[in-house]
Formats: sequence, structure tokens, C-alpha cells
Amino acid sequence: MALEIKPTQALRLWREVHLDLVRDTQADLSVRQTAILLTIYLELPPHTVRGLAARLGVTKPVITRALDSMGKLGLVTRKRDEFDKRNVVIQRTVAGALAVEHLADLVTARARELGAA
Amino acid sequence: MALEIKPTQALRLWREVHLDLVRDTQADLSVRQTAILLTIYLELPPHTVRGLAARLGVTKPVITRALDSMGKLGLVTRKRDEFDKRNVVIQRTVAGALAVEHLADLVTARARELGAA
DNA sequence: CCGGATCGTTACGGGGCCGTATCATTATCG
DNA sequence: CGATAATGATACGGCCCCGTAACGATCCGG
Repeated sequence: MALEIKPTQALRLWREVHLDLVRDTQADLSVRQTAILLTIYLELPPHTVRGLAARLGVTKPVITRALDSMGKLGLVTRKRDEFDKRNVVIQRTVAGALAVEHLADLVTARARELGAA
Repeated sequence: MALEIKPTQALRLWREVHLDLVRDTQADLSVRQTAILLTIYLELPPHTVRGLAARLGVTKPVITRALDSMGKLGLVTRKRDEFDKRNVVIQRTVAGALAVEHLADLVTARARELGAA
């Protein structure tokens, strides 16, 4: 069952949510960071630096740095893989789950406000 | 007529489009720039620096700098207001319209792919 | 006509992100 | 064991963005 959305609706939805994000001083994630965060919280674990880099089509340092800054914000945590100590497993946090949930609220609320176009 | 979308669908849509944006080397707009671009192309002209700053809840230099970089990309143009030469009128461009249309395509295409959740 | 208000821009200091190249650590295989 | 591969982190130079404060240009009211 697909979600039907018209181009004008899509643009208005995108704009309203982005206006909310800009006004929301707290949320200061870049496009890359947002993609990483949502991948971690929507796809099945385990998540690794290498896996995320391949998934997003970016280099590993991008992931490492994004995890650094998102870690400072408390949105994710890192843990060494005990079975292969070269790997780092990225874990979810309560704050991260709340942030994702907040984003979902924003999008659904703005979608609900959209008139037909 | 509102657009009904479930939280899980919203998050998946957001993630897929953001993955597209990350992979699309060309599109390199920040959240602020995206909000500005869509405001210019979705709301009725005329648009001014001061108006956009108030609309987004940011300071004027933010708008000036965003217009600088978006101008380099050919997405917008500036013109002095002839009736009040203090004002600058922001104008749309063909390239900007295409970029907005491309974003609409991305969102609608990803929405169509979404299964019910 | 002139002082104050308004508009957009610029200067400054600070911080973040980028890609490339390199590094330390760990695993693997002969 | 020792060489090689793989993983994530780090160093570097460069670029962009931010907020505050100041600036020149323009309009307006007395």
C-alpha cells in the first residue's frame, strides 16, 4: 500500500518541517547526520562505521566524525565488538530515540495540516 | 483534505530522501538553505532579506550568506528594489525551479515506494 | 535639510564538516 | 610466527557557516 502524495504537497511538507527544524534551536543536525541517525534507528543492528559508510556512500571519517558529534549530543553510543575487536558497534540511546520520535511527530503533524493541492 | 501519514512511514520517507540527498553529490544545501529556497519558491513574491529572516527566525546575515552561496549555485538572484533602494528583492531562477522540482520528485517517488506500516 | 530609523552587507572570531592520507589495533592465513 | 588485510580513528589543510557588532546607503519626519 503506497503513500500517495502530490508534488505540491511534498514541497509544502518539506518546507514546513524544515522551518520547524530551523526554529528548533536544539536540533542542529546536518543532512548527513540525519541520514545516519535514521539509519541507525530504523535498520536492524548491528551497525558499524564501515557499514554505515557503505550505506550512505561516504568515507569512513565522515561516519566517525558524525558519531563524535552525535555522541556529544547523547544521540548514540559506541562500543567495541568483543568478538572482533576491530569493529565498533553503534548503539541507540534514549535521547536518540526521543529525537527520532520528535522528528516523526513533526512530519506527521505537518502532513496532517496540509490541504489538498 | 489532510494527508494521512503514520509515524513509521514518516521516518522511512525522511530517511530515504535524506539518503538520496547525501548520495546526490550536487545537492549540498544545509537545512537553513533548504528552508530559504523552498520559502522563496513556494510563497508569493516579493521576498526580502528582512522578510526571510523574520520568517525563519534567524538573523539577517544568515540570509545574506545563504543568498551568496545559493547565488553561486545559480539557484536565486538578487535585485535592488527600484522604489525603495534599501530593499533587495530575491528572484527565482530556472535552475532554482529545477532544483525544487527535483526535490519534489524525490519525495513523491520515495513516498510511492513506502509500504504500509 | 538634517538627524534618526531602516535595509542589506561586511568584518571578526570561533566552530564544524569535508576528503585524503596516514596511523594503531586486531584478525587472518600461510 | 610473520606478512597481509581490515577496521576505526586521527592529522591536516581547506572551506563554509554561525552570531555579534559595526558599516554604508537610503528613506522619512520634523
